[in-house]
Amino acid sequence: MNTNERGTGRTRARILEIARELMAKQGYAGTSIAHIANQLGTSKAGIYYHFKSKEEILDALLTRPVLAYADIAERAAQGAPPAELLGAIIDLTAELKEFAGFHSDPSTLLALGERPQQSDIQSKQVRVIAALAGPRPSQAARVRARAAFAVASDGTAGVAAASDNGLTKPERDELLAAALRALQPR
Amino acid sequence: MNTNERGTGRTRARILEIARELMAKQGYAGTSIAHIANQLGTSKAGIYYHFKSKEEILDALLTRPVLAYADIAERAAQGAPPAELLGAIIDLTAELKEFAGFHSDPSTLLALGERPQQSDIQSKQVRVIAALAGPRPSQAARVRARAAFAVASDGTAGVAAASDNGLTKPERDELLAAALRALQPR
DNA sequence: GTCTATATAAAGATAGAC
DNA sequence: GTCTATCTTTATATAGAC
Repeated sequence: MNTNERGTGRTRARILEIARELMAKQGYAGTSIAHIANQLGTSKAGIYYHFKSKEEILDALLTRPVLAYADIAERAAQGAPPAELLGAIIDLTAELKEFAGFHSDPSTLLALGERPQQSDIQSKQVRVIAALAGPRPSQAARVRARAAFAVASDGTAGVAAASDNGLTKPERDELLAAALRALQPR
Repeated sequence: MNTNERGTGRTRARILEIARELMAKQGYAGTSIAHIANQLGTSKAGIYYHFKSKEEILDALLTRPVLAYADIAERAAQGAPPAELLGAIIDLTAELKEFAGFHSDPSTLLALGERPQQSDIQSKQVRVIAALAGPRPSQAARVRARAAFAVASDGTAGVAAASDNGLTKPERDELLAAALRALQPR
C-alpha cells in the first residue's frame, strides 16, 4: 500500500502551488482542473488521485490563511491594541501575498461560504474592524476603523504586489504609520 | 423591422441589472447565461437576442465605470490636488457600489484585459496613485500614496457595503480626512 | 502514481418556429 | 421578442489498465 497518505507528497504540493497561482489570476470559478493538469504536465485524472474534488483543493489552499485570520480575530477579542492588530494584518497580508486576489474573488468566497467547516473569513474581518473602532464607537470611529483596515489590508497588498520581494521594513513601518494616522481622530 | 436598435429596451436594462448583481456575488466566470436567464424568467436564447455574447454583457456593464476612472486619471494628469483626486475616487466608488467585488474579481479583470477596446482599469489606478505620490516620490511617499488610495477605494467600498443607502456626507468627509492623513508624512 | 477512455452535466452559442 | 431544440465545447469526476 501507500506510505504516502495521499496527502504529504511533493506532487500534491506542486498541485497546490499551481492552483494557487492560477486561481489568484483567474479566480476559483475561472480555473479548471484541466488547466491545473496542463500546468503540471499530467492528466486530469492525475489531479484526482491527490484531491477528490476541486473544492478540496480550495480547502487545502485556504486552511492556513483562514487560521491566521482567526488568530488575529482572537487577539482582537482579547483587547490587543490597534497598532498590534494592524501590524498583524500587514504582516499576514504580506506573507500571503501569493494569495492576493484570493480574498477578493467572489467565486472563492462563495465556494468557501458553502463549506461550513471553514469559518467565514469575512466575519473575522468584521470583528477585527469592530475592535479597531473601540467600545461603543461613534459612526465616525467606525469609518476610521474601516479606513485603517483598508490601509493594512489592501494597501499592503498593493505595495507587496508592486515590489518583487517581500515587504521591506521601511515599507512595513510606513504602512503601519499610515494606518494609525487613518485611525486617529484629529 | 425593429424600432429598438436591440440596445435601448427595458429588457436589456433588466438583463444588465441582473448580470451585475450575480457577477458581483459570484464573479464573471462563476455566472452563467443560464443563471441570468433563470433570474429574468426567460430562456438562454432570450438573452442572446439582446447580447451576442457573455463578454458583450461585461463590456456593457463596465463601460461607465471604466470611463469614470479614465476621467479621474485625466484630472490626475492635469495636476489636480490629492484632496480632489481622493474625493473623486470616494464618490466614484460609492456611486458604483453595486459593482463592489467587480473590480476585484480576477475573472472579470482577465476578461476585461482580453478586450483591447476597454482601456485597462488597473493602469489608470496606477497613474492616479503615481499622481498622489507626487513628482519624484521617495519610496515612503509611494507607500503613503498606496495607503491613501486604499482608504478611498477599498475603505469606501467597505463603508458603503455596510450601510444600506449611499454614503452619507459625514461618512464621506471622514473617509476623505482619513485618506489625507494616510497620505501625509508626519 | 499516472495514464486513456468515458460518463455526465453544464457551459456558450445558434437555428428556426411562432 | 421569446421560445424549443440542438450543436459544440468544456467542465467535474470516475473506471479501469498499466
